[in-house]
Amino acid sequence: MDGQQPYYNQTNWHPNGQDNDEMPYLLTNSQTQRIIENLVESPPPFIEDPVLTVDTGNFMGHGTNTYNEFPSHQLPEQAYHPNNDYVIHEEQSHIPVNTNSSFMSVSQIPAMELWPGHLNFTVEFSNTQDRTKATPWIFSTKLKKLFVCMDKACPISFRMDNLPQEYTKYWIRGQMVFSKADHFHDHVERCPGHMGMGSSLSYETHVLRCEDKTSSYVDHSDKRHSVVVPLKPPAPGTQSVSLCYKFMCRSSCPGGLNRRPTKLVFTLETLDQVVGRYSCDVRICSCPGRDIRAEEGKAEKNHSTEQTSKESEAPELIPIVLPPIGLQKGKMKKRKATPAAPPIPPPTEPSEDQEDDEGIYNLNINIPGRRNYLFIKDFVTRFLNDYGSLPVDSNKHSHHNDTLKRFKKEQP
Amino acid sequence: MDGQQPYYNQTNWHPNGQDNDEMPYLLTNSQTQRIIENLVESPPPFIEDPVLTVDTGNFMGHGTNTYNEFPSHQLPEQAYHPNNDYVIHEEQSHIPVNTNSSFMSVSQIPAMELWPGHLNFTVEFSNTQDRTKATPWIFSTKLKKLFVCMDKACPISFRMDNLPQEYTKYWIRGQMVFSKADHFHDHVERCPGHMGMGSSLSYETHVLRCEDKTSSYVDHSDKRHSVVVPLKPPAPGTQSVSLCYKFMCRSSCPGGLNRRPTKLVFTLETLDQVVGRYSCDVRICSCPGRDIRAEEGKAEKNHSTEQTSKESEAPELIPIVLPPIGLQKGKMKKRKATPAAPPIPPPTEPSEDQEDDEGIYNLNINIPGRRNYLFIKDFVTRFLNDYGSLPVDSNKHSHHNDTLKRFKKEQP
DNA sequence: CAGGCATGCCTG
DNA sequence: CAGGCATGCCTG
Ligand SMILES: [Zn+2]
Ligand SMILES: [Zn+2]
Repeated sequence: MDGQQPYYNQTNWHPNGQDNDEMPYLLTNSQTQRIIENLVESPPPFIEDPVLTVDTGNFMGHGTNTYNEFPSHQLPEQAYHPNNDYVIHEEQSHIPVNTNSSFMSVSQIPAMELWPGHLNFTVEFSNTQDRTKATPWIFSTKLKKLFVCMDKACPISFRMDNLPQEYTKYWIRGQMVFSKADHFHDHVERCPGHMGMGSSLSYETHVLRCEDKTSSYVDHSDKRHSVVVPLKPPAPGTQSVSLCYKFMCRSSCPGGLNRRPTKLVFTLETLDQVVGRYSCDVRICSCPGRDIRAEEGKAEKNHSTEQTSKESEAPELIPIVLPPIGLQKGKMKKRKATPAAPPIPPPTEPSEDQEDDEGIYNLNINIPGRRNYLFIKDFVTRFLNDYGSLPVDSNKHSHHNDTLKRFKKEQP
Repeated sequence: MDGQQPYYNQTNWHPNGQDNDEMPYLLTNSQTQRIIENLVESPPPFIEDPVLTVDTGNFMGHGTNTYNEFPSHQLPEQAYHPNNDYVIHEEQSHIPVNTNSSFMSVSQIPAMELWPGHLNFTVEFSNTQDRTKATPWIFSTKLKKLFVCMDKACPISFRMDNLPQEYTKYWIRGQMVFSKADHFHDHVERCPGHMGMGSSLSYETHVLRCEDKTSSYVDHSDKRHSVVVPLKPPAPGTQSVSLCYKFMCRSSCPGGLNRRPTKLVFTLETLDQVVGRYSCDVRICSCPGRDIRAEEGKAEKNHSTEQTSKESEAPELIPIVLPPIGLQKGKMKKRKATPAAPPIPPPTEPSEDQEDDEGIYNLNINIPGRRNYLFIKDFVTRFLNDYGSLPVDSNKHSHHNDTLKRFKKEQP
């Protein structure tokens, strides 16, 4: 894994604490306990969003109503700042990333868990795409990840087992979210290069577009961007609705997504609540065919060394945002390469220390009791699996092992 | 040379005629003759710019005076549109390149030839830079090319053998120009990502900056961007003045330079004329050390197969812009790979047909008479050497052979 | 800072 | 469209 180029270090986020004094965080026992308590307060499986403040009035963007985003699990305020140590670099050679700083402190993190709900809301991508290098889009079931060219129509099917009578009271919201905790709070918007190309559409800043004429764009200044399409009756004899979406920036766009991995989140919503949710990873690139092959190939390689992480992708797991809890003086030691590391023991093996991919946190947890230890361990594993610093090529099936591998160190 | 990725096809310029019907140009005999006539009208060696309309009033940018750029050799109007077949792609996935279209039809091409003039104006880069991969800047004497990081100060010495008494009446203008004919008419400006980062400097759009406090920026809406610094008395005992310059975009910046090679042009000017000129290639990149090694290495390889093109870099050669002169119906055939081509015969070898690097032109010249043939051939060679489709890695010493290699085809 | 990946895009 | 370069930037 040495020498590879992960995602988004070229942002205004402070990459690894080398330019100033902020240091890796340490969890104290009581802080760890707080996290556990929060976790216990919202246990799996499906958690109905505790605060359903979703749009009770107007879902058509650009209105004046206040509009609340997807509610999030109510983690402590801190939880919304997983990376408080960011620093705005003034180095002008870096195109600044859309950090939406004005909103950062109030924005909530949209929920991303898969949740079909009572209408059994599911999303499907056609499997028939060829895997040529530059196929316009292709979906990896294995990775649960969409690979798509910028600005190419990508048909997506939405299925509901028990389609409600009143279609008009339902709509589908599409939204993109950065999938790593450090960037949850950044809104996904187009890069400066692709914006302001003059077309002055009202939704010019939106990465995700729906080709459907009835779609409308939500982007009140303090809100995440999303596209909303009123539900239509499905084609006769079917229970699904198909819509074409487009992505108007690449994952690599400098100053925009900036190589930061993203998720695509669809929610089925009605006037007063979210009734179903789907999410998957998206990569918007120039060669979906090449890249899916590469990522699946790497995933397979990782996969062959582990078998036990299946649970970590169960839909009933809730997303957790780990708050930063302390500062430690001293530079973080660089991760040593573990070249050609042999099969890593499953997560039940204790005494792994863990260091995140970007080198910001140094989690050094002292846990009293083996049960506690195992619980925390599972928590951390799941957290990292959902939001951790996983390499672009990782997939749900291989995350676990990979995660452990990446965190090997420093535990006595 | 197959598979390599040259410069700037991802522009709004139409790359190779595949999306619409414009076709490669053919020179007719009479058209060829016109070129020759033009060439003869402005014979080498040093040509004082025939129309010296340079700033007779105010060199401080942002004034209201009309300000004429560097004069150019007076080629036919057409000559200023070497690539009339451009098409603005509306495909939004391509960040539009600054084509300065409003100005394109009136802009003149700045002269770029080396011309010390009677004051023996020369420019020097320190040789002491280390060649580490990311050295902030380094100059290749061999390639006559500056490799420099974005936004790093690069000290440049200007030397005049007979420094005039009245410094205040002289100034040094720095300017960047695209070095390939297809892009002469584009002004070199910053990319959208690097512009509008809020600093709202009046010279925010300028790629080339001079750190000297007395510098001023010229960018009247219809003019090329340049930095002007009043000449100062040289340090006692010396005859040179040192100034620090910075480059605020990379050569690779999407929507900006966009991988198009550029030249850096300095002119010593006085109130009513240009009295000296220097130019070299510039590459603004992230790893000057790596890239200089790569380019010199490749140059050396090419160099080893030819010896006769030395003349083509003599300073007394004037730059020539070849106008597009006709359309031919039918798709251009793709160049066949000439893998591991053995040493190419020197340019005196006749019967080479030539096809340009970007596949736009098909020069198919029928020339009556061997002398004419040789003359044209030399002309073409020199032209290509100065402005032709040479690969990034080519250098003055290796252009010739490389050029011929790249044009091998289609001649019966 | 050197090695080397990531990823757009050029070539045939 | 596949091969493969070019080039920013991540890693140790
Ligand atoms: Zn973009
Ligand atoms: Zn730029």
